[in-house]
Amino acid sequence: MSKRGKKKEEAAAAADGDKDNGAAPPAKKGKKEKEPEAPILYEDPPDKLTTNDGRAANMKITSWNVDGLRAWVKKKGLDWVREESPDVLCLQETKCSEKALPQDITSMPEFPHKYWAGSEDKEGYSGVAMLCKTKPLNVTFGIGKEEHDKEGRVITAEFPTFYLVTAYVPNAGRGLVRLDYRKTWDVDFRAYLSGLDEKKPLVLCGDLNVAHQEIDLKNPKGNRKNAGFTAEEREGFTQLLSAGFVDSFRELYPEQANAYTFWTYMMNSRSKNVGWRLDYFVLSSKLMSALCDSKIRNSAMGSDHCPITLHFAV
Amino acid sequence: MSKRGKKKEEAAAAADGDKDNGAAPPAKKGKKEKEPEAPILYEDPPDKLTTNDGRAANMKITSWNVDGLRAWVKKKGLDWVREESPDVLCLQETKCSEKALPQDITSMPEFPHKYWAGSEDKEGYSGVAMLCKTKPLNVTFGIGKEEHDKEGRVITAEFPTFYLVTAYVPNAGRGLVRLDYRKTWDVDFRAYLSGLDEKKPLVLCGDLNVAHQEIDLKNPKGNRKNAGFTAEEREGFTQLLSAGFVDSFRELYPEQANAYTFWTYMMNSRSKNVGWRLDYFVLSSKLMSALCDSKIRNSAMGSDHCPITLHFAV
DNA sequence: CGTTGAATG
DNA sequence: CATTGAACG
Repeated sequence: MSKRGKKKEEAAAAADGDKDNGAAPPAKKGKKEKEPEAPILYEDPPDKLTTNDGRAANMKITSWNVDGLRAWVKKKGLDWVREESPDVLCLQETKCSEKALPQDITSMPEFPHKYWAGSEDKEGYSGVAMLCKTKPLNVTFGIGKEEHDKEGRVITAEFPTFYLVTAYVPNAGRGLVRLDYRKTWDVDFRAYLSGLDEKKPLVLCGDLNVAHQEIDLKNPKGNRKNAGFTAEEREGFTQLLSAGFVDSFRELYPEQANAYTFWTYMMNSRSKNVGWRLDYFVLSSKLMSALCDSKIRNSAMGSDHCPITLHFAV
Repeated sequence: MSKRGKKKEEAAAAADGDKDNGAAPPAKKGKKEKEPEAPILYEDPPDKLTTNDGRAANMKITSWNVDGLRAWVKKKGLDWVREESPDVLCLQETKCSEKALPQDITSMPEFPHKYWAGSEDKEGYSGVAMLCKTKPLNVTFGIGKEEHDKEGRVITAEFPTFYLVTAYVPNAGRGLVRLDYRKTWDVDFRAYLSGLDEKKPLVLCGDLNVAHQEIDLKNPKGNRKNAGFTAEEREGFTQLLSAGFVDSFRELYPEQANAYTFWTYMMNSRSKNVGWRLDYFVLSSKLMSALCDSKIRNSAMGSDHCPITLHFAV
């Protein structure tokens, strides 16, 4: 393993107090041997299936960064999906060209309408999908800017009363090598969403690759210089909300800590619930009256992200 | 998968009659649907533990191309080795730098004397090893020519009455891209062995990456243009024998067909015994009186090669 | 830690 | 078909 690789791993894996990356630590000031500390878990409350004004939920959307669709299928991700039975399933990081898709998913009768976007240049990189029970009025790919649309990151489906946008936002990378690109993405993506929103309200879901506030990740202190929690990325998300959108989970559960959707595979982060909330349902303000619930399905396994589910009344 | 990759696979996987790489074949001339044909297996006879003049075997050498030592260890290759209990164990294609060796093998008390050679440039490529119960008088690496000695292909151990050379001979490659290099290797390696042989007789073992005669592979006809059975490689081996060396297995079993040491992982070749004899014990002529037996352990699993074992009386 | 394609066999 | 390191996350 290269020194560089090792170093970066530690940096990105959240510089938390549990980290034990040294050999024998200098026993100074009577510091204790690391005591494991019981993990603080999060249990998502039962689904609320009505709006605040009493209308029944009639649309269920699930979003899941699958971190490699083929491996995720082998790990029985589709069994969980069948159980959840959403009206629309949005997937990110499929890492799979359309021709290499497993039959298990291409043949799924529950979702007669399937849309795939893959990276044009790099095989097995990025990629999103949207699977629908009912046919959208229209489906588009990308955000209408050449420079952003070659990595299979966005699918937009138009439904009668709203747009559904699923996105896999570019990771700023180890050492923030792609933070500059991310900033231009954030600007252009926000413009794209605002443009849509002028026509019809929208639901944005997916891996937005940012933990917005300190409450949205276990170790905010140690991650201010790491991809997903830089000031720039957080500010990008703040500006998105300022443009007339709402983080549905945080709106419903403003004080809820320890609610994460991603845990690095390293250092048993998931079992310790050392995670990040990177996956969101972001709604146009005018759609908030239709919101029933925004769920984190953190017991569903098969990826380093867990799925999230939105209930609303169209 | 690239078109190129697919094509080459078919070429290298032995153009045998069982190959079914077409879609619906034109049903011409009443040709039958491929009928499976029962595989012709080979059962190695019991070990003979005496020389022809009645001396008891007192040296046992095992050679195994492990096709990745780390995976082979996980697949319990070492359990088989413990059972076999050779005096010397020679391994080829370890694909492992010395520092990445699994503890299971570095800590083996059965072999207090261990020697490792790895590729200097490409990590995880080539590599051979020799593990000994008794300490050799001397051990050297390579064949004394810069151009050949950077890929970790040869270890030579000097014992009181003979040299033991283990080798992983360069593969000529898909499309024979490295056949030219192989030819120079064959010349230089032969010179190296002849030089040793002038001082003391030798045992050469390992993956020589050539099937010598038609009897030494299942599908000679279809492989004349493939790595391991070109005229050039076969001629190289013939010339080695002409220089005063003997293919011990073939000497003992001149007519034995279907005796192979390698089967491609593709198309269930091993279960059909569609294989190649690529692994040898080659002995200096003057050592032939010491030969007891030359075995093919084709039931040992863990690699695409099986181990071979030599019994002789030093 | 775990996914993916590339190179190699 | 299977192993390996590289890129990426």
